[in-house]
Amino acid sequence: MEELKYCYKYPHPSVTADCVIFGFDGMSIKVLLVKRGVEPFKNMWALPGGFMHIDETAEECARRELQEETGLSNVAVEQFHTFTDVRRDPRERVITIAHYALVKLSEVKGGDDADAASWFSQHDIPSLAFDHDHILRMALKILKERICFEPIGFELLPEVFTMTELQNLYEAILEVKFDRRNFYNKMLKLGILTEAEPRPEGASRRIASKYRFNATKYAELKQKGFRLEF
Amino acid sequence: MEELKYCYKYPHPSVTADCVIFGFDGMSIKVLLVKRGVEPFKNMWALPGGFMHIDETAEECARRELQEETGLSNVAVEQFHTFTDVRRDPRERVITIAHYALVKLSEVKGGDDADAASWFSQHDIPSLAFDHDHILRMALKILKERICFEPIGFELLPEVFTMTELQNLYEAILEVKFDRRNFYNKMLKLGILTEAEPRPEGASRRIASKYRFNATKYAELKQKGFRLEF
DNA sequence: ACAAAAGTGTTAGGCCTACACCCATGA
DNA sequence: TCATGGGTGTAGGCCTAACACTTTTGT
Repeated sequence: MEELKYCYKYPHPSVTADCVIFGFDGMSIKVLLVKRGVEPFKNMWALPGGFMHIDETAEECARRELQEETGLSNVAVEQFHTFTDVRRDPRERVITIAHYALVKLSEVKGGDDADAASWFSQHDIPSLAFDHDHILRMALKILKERICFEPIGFELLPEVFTMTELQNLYEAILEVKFDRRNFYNKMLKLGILTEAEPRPEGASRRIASKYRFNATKYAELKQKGFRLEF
Repeated sequence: MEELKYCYKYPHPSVTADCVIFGFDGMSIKVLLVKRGVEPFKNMWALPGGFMHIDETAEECARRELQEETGLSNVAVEQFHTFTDVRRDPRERVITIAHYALVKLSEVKGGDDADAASWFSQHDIPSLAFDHDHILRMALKILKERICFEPIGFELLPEVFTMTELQNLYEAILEVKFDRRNFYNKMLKLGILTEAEPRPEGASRRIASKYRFNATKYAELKQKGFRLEF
């Protein structure tokens, strides 16, 4: 049946790429999961991902599998850790190169055309196949770390957003609360936001101002070093 | 000759683990390299590393290869990136899980008993086998980032060190210069240093005070959040 | 009328930076 | 005696954190 035509002097592990895809619905962080259709762990939820082809990089693999399993295409994934526990897959030795990406939920509504793909709230994740809980936990930790130093948060928001939405995003990821006034001031002073529209003249104060992320100014800042801990 | 007894339905890549081992000699950052004894790239310098066994994790592999090739044992390595370019090895498809570690040169003098292993200054690295230049560059970038937020620098220094040595280390890694007084104040205010000896009474002011890293205080600080960017 | 969201400014304390002089020693 | 390395303090500016009231609107 199975033709075993690829032979080696020493045993080789299989290599997979998995994806932790984050979204934000205005209140909480979401993760995209797929329901497994085959054994092992059939019918359990898992991270999108699969076996790497011999002629593709891990990143290409992650993007391909993501597209195949969830319909999401054109997503900039980035690897964050490789999991190599010897028994992490019950079938055979498999190591997985885990990736993460941030997507704008507003732009992918309905984009997940695999019936078996859906978004779960960060605090409402079912038990996952393989060691995917572990992978997800590490992805969340990485996300927390990164968002403090790079404005990756904007990739989770629509093009145009209110300050409150931005604050909710930071609070959801970091699991802390900020003073609203201080958050406004800090963000505006950073200089990486521009007002989306000049705010209609007679506008009521109830309508929140809209901002968009200014990538140009961010690039300038980053160029000359930002301010890190030393 | 070669018995090809491990067969698979699909082609499998080989997996290796490589190590970027950093040291510090008081003035500059050093990297431990080995001279390759076999093709490909025979006689070129390379990062220590080698093929992962089917029953060991990547970290175990990295440590084993490091020990075999350089005599260094008991080193806490940490993975930082997995390199998966399709043609990074001319023989066959090989992905490598790259690790880094910081060691105290003072404790490994002569520990590298492989004749072909030696330390190179960061700014005096020969051209390396495979894509090891690339790997090394990324390791240096990671080192720069990490040292700003975790006191990993102490792993490069002897148990007991002077403030000037510590400053030299930070300056060597970050490639900047600090004001000496400000560096003193900042380090002392951080509270993770303790004076090694109470400084002999009639001691001349020419003899520098010695400090050691206080892991306990650091753990406390880290517990309650340190101070990051938000 | 009441609850909920948005907008706004000040103050005090701490941290960062820049900067200069003295002492002891070894060459 | 000179060059080198070590030790020390202050003043100004900036950032941070804490804090309350008003307006508008939807219910």
